[in-house]
Amino acid sequence: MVRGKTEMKRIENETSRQVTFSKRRNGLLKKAFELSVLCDVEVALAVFCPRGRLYEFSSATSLQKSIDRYKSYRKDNNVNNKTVQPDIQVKILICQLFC
Amino acid sequence: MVRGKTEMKRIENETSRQVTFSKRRNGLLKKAFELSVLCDVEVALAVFCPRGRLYEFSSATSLQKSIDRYKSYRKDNNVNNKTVQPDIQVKILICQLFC
DNA sequence: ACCGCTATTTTTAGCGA
DNA sequence: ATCGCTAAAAATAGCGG
Repeated sequence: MVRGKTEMKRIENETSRQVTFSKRRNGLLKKAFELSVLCDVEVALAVFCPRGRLYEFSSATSLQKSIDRYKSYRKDNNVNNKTVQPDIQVKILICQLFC
Repeated sequence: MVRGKTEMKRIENETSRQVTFSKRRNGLLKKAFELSVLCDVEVALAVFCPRGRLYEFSSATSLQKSIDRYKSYRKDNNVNNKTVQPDIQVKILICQLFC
């Protein structure tokens, strides 16, 4: 029952890694859902893995909406040219991690 | 000191909502990071809100990479036509929530 | 707005089935 | 693979600064 801290590195045992993925995936989804409800924000979450099956919890249309929104936001505010306005109409939080 | 359970509904007080957003945003990022490390997966996370400033924790290039990967995955597997193969090369978990 | 504190709630690793 | 259980770890709401 959780003996000691969990080391923050890749779980080598494949079964354990799979079980942990399943549990933490659900935990992350719950947290994302709670954040969206409590704080009145829109959340998009994607997890990619080189091996495995497809898990999808939303329509492609919805994700596409977020992608379009993100792109049009970036375009409107010239993010690439570092000319973002201090107060804009969309709040975006993006975290991109590769394995 | 956390008296009682937190009701799962929009926090009406704007200051409290802002503080909670800041705290839970960090928590969610940490969870996403941990999932990616422990389970050897790639994670993309976006939070949108109608009002507020831009938060960005990754380069546009990286997010763009994920978007491209997602799109090419969907294209390759004809997701829109419901002809997904049972074992594919990319695992995707998507949660899309609107406020 | 942001920090530190801490009581309490929530998550979760490891196990058995 | 997936469930239930439980002790331990982690997150966090509400406060003071």
